[in-house]
Parts: sequence; structure tokens; C-alpha cells
Amino acid sequence: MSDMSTQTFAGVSAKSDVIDLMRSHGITPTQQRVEIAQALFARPQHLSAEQVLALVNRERHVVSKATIYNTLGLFAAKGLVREIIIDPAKVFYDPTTRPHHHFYNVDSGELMDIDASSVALSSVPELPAGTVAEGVDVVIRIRNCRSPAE
Amino acid sequence: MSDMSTQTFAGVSAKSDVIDLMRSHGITPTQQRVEIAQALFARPQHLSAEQVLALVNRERHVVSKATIYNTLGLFAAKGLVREIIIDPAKVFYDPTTRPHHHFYNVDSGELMDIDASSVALSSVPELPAGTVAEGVDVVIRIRNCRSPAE
DNA sequence: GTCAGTGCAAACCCTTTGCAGAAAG
DNA sequence: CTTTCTGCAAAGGGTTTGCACTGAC
Repeated sequence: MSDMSTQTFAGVSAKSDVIDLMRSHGITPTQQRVEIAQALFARPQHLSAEQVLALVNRERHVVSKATIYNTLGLFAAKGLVREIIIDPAKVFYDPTTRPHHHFYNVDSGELMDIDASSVALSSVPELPAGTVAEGVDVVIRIRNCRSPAE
Repeated sequence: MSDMSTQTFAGVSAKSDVIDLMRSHGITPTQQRVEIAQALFARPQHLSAEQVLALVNRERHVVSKATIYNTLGLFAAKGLVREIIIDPAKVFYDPTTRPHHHFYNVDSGELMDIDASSVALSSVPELPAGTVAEGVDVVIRIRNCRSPAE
């Protein structure tokens, strides 16, 4: 299990795997960072900083809050994880960096992946002068049927 | 200038216009709310709560911070404006409720409208059971050329 | 007169920061 | 040994809340 230098997911959870992943992204694999990476990459999911903190320290105190934020910010900057900004109250971190989109259930706050291949954008408008596209995020906001909305 | 009961923008800024708009959305048009609505609907734009506060109180103190937040939340809940959650630090309020999308310049934080017609989604995946779509947000993240990124 | 709306300030909560101690190479 | 990382606690900043006052009808 290896060769996932830039794209993620195939089941990255062994310690050596996340260490390889971090090294390939230019991140020094310290003990705390490995713990955090293992929690994130255990499976495709969307975790807030608070949730990562709880996961990592489930059994015993391993990582402090400051380190959680520092590390998640570092992972995002280095492209190891993706920041999902959908909930005004907190940022979610997504270990799946392969292009994909999201369903967002506004009732429950639940976030689900949508494979990029099933949301083809047929036309993209010209970009403002002097800029280059960095990525496209598509969020389909959904609601439970018969929701007490409006 | 009238007949904009549910969709916005054609140049809504006269006091009577915003009052009609609010009434048609079931919002009692108080003095402060009218001031806030006039600031928002003066033109298509994306304003944070802080910016609305500054705009409304530019000449003299008219509205308090609490009322800004209460009113913007009310407007969003009633569908008068749209909340744009792109910047983890703050929410933007968009007076244009007609379907449309956004360019987001990650360098400058600038937000620009994209007409919905120029971003056709060719296929939308099936929704999770028991849910209905409420809307689709497309955000094209852009960056200045030769940006010192990564 | 009654109910809804507003203002002020304090509370909240997620996130960031400063700095001393610990770990990586 | 030097540099980078971590932890603690305190600060920061946008947003929310509690409660008394004011305004809408």
C-alpha cells in the first residue's frame, strides 16, 4: 500500500502510510502529526477541529488543542487535506483531496461526498483578468422532505 | 418600479421599494430594517455584518450591532438575502437571490457574481433518500497569477 | 395597551497567538 | 546542538444572548 503521493484514499491508515504521505508533502512527521493524520485518514469523512481533538485524545491525552489547529492548518496548506467551509460556525477537514463535491444537509449539518464525475460543469465563464482557477467547489444544499422550513 | 415579490434586483433602493419587498416576505418594516435593507439593496454586492453596520451608521448612529445581526439573520431566513459562507472568518450577505454563483479570489478575499446561465451543471447525482434539493452553490476559487502560493 | 423590535454589554465559541519547554535530525 | 514543534493559557474576533427600553399597530 503506497504510491499515493498527491492524491488520497485507497485506505490510508497504517502509521507508515501516513508518514509516507506526510513526507511526500514536505511535512515533518512528528508523533502528534502522525496521530492526527491517522485519525483523519482512517476513512473518508468530514471532521471539525474539535472532532479531531476528541478522536485523537479518546484514550489518553495525546495532542493539545493548539497543536490540532496548527497541524490541520499545515495539512491544508500543504494540500494533504481540504478545508470545507460550509458551516459558519466551524471549518471541516476532508481527507479526500481527489476532486469531488458535497451534499450539505442544512437540517442536520451532515456533509456527504459527491464524486466529481457525476457533476460535470458544462461551461465555465471566463475568469477575471490576471487570475487563474484554483478549484471549483459545488455544494448541493439539501433538506429533509417535509422539513419545517421557511 | 415594483413587482419583485420573490426575486431581487432591478434596482431596489427607494424606501418604498424595500418596504414592499419586506412586506412581501412577511417582514415588518421597521425604521432600522429599512435602513439596513436600503444599504444592502443599493446595488449587487457582498457585505459582511460589520460592513453593513458601517454603511448604515456612516453619517450618524442609526442601528446597533445586535440589530444588524438580528436583521440580517431574519432577512436570510425569510429569503430576502442569501448568506454566503466562503470565508471562515465571517458570513457575507448577498442581496441577489436570483440563482447565481461566485468567483472567490483566495488572495484578496474578493467575491464576484457569476450568472447562473454561464455555469450549466450537466448532471446532478441522485439525492440521498428523504431529502429534497434546496439549491446549488458553485464557487470557483481563483488566485492571482504568479501568486506566491504553496 | 400589547406584542414585537431594538440597544447595550456581557457572554460565547471557534480559532489564533506568545512564549517556555520538549522533540527531531 | 540547533531548529522546529508542542502545550498551556490567554487573547482575539465574529456572532449570540439577556434584559430593559422603545416603537409598531
